[in-house]
Amino acid sequence: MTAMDDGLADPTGAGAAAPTLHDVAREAGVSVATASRALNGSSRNVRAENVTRVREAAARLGYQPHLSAQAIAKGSTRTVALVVRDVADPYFSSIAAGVTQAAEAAGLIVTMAVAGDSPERELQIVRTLRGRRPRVIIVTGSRIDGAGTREALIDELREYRTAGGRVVLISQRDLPFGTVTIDDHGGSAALARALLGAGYRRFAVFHAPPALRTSRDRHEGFLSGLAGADVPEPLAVETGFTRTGGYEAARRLVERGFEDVEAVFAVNDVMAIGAMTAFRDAGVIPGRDIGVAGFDDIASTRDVVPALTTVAVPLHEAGLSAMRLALSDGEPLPTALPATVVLRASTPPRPHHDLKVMRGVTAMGHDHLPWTSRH
Amino acid sequence: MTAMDDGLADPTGAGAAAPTLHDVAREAGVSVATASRALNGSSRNVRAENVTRVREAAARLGYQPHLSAQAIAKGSTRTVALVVRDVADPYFSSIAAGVTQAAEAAGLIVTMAVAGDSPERELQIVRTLRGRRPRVIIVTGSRIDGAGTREALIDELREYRTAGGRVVLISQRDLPFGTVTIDDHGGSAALARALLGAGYRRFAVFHAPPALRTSRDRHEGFLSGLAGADVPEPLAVETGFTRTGGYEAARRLVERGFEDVEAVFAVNDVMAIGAMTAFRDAGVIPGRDIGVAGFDDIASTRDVVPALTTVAVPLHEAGLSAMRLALSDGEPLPTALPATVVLRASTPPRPHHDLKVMRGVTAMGHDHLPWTSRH
DNA sequence: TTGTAGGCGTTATCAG
DNA sequence: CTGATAACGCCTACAA
Repeated sequence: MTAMDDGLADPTGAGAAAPTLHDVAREAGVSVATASRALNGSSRNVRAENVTRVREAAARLGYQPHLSAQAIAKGSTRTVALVVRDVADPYFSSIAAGVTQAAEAAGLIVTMAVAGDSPERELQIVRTLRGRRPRVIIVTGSRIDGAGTREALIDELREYRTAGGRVVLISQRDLPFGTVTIDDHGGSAALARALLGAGYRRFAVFHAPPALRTSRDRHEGFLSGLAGADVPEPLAVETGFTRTGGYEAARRLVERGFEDVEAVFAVNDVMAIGAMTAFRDAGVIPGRDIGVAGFDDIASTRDVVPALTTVAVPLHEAGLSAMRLALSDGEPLPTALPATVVLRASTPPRPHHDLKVMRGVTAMGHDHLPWTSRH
Repeated sequence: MTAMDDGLADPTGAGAAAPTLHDVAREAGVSVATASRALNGSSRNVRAENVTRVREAAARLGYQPHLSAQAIAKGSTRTVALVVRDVADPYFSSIAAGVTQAAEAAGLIVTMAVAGDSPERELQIVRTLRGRRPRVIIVTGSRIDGAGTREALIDELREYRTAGGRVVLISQRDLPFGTVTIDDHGGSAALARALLGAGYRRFAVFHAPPALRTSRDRHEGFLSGLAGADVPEPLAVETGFTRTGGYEAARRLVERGFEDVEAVFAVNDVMAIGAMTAFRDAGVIPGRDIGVAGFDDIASTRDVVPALTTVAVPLHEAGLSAMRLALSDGEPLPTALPATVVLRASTPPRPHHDLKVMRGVTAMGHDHLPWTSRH
């Protein structure tokens, strides 16, 4: 018999097993049932002395209830599963913060999964998540048309719901589930009108591939806001949905020559901010030589120079609404969040144009002019 | 007998229960054991015909294995639990992205929990997390001295580790666990030397309450980098660890008068960026009227004007390292990540001073000068 | 108030 | 290769 066999060494390397309720019960000198009741159940019907005895035993052993076992025994969990495309993107992290806050208030724990750009991975993640039997699954991020996973995703979520789960989608309309949408179309249209009102006439739009629903909605919304005004067709520049995408698009625009463009609308703020930096790098001063506007109103819009004109969407609120929707009884009605135009210094007024649209365009460069989008 | 009783209606509102392995087995006409093997076990030893039969049955029923049940039966999970203070902070979301990437490569799923500013909540979260029996727990964020939860947290993590779990901390030294640290002290010292080299002599430091370890380390590091140089004691301004904190500190500094300050070191980038905006709002131009430097090198540093001088820390890499540490066998050695000074336009050289320190300070305003911190 | 026993969905062991 | 059956850790009637 060697030293390895005497029980002191731990050949498996796994360490001592975590103490179970049985251990606690034995340590406290009561039955498992009593221990269970004392720790997690309605401790009404257990003698006070035993309660403390059990609590002390649990503390002494460092006992933590095995949540999986509880989940199995009780048939339900207290978790919310959140699927995002990218944690590092302020758009998603703001939503996540809202979801987390609301979940916490409801005594639920949020677990977050990152899908990346791949719809296949998103589908796979939803599948896996389903296995954890969360109370709620929230999926955020634009649907991508033609990815071929749409039906499969719907099936997966539908089955989950049939089994008693709550599904809420953020920023994905047209799917048969509770939905929190952002008024991409209306917000962009309102922005277009506001820019017309500020004297801009000739635009470029930096957009992502139209398969990306959010990008397309914002692009189309912008065009529809221009409709009726006597302006040339905006120049459309397709690029990535990221800061780098915006940077590249701006670089290309400068190379091409931008004499026919007075202002750029980038379909999100990180693109717009990347574009501003690219313009600056090329010696083109945003706000003076060219107007720039974005969408989302992320925190950085106030720290760049000039401050970025954008469309504010209540991201944090979207997270809260999603949880509210998930927890509400009855058929969840789609919630639409308003988008608000915020004119800042990146699109100063151009008074040398005839203003035949809009009135009251005065305090440019100030925050929160009340151009709420319709709807 | 009413319509409510015929089984079509669902009085509980819970919907149909999720199909179990039993259902699949029955549907496929095999035993549960075979079904289990066909779906999740080593399917080597099950007839091909039965495998397809089971697979089809599972698909038909929309079956998803109950992960909690698997966890219980197998005695282990494939998840990594990550604790952060704030998802919306780019510092944490970069780390989270790194952790997620590495975990995914190892076939693990990351669940993220948000602790907020409260150490008590952090402790409570670690407790709850422990109940889920993850393979790994990663805790990020600066320790807060004097919070009183330190010992309790250590106990909790120690017990978790004893039960076979892996613990890794990011950015918290002096705790008896695997640790990935950022060289806060050395990076700040290197920054101080670089600024001296650029001709700056009189500084202010915007820092958070010293109980916040990260803030204190960076502050002290900066002072130690100044040691030996013939410069006045930097003005210390205490404020919040956030953008707003930086904004406020700058506002106060301007109010007080900043004739005796040539450059400000804010202990993180969001503070520095907030400060730049405050300066600008007060008519003080950063980079011209006053130098500004931060710490972390978050993405926005390149988009603000002037671009922000900072100390780059490989946040994404920190996440990767943490997972590597967690998955490695044997005693996990502390990993220290280097911090690199990056001089940009927010601290242009001041050639009118005597340069008695540093050489080679040439290409100011360019990225990635190789001022790696010692250590 | 307490203990006994059965069950939750899955895997693993051990005969067939 | 397959099928009973005993775990896994916990909860909860039911009975004492």
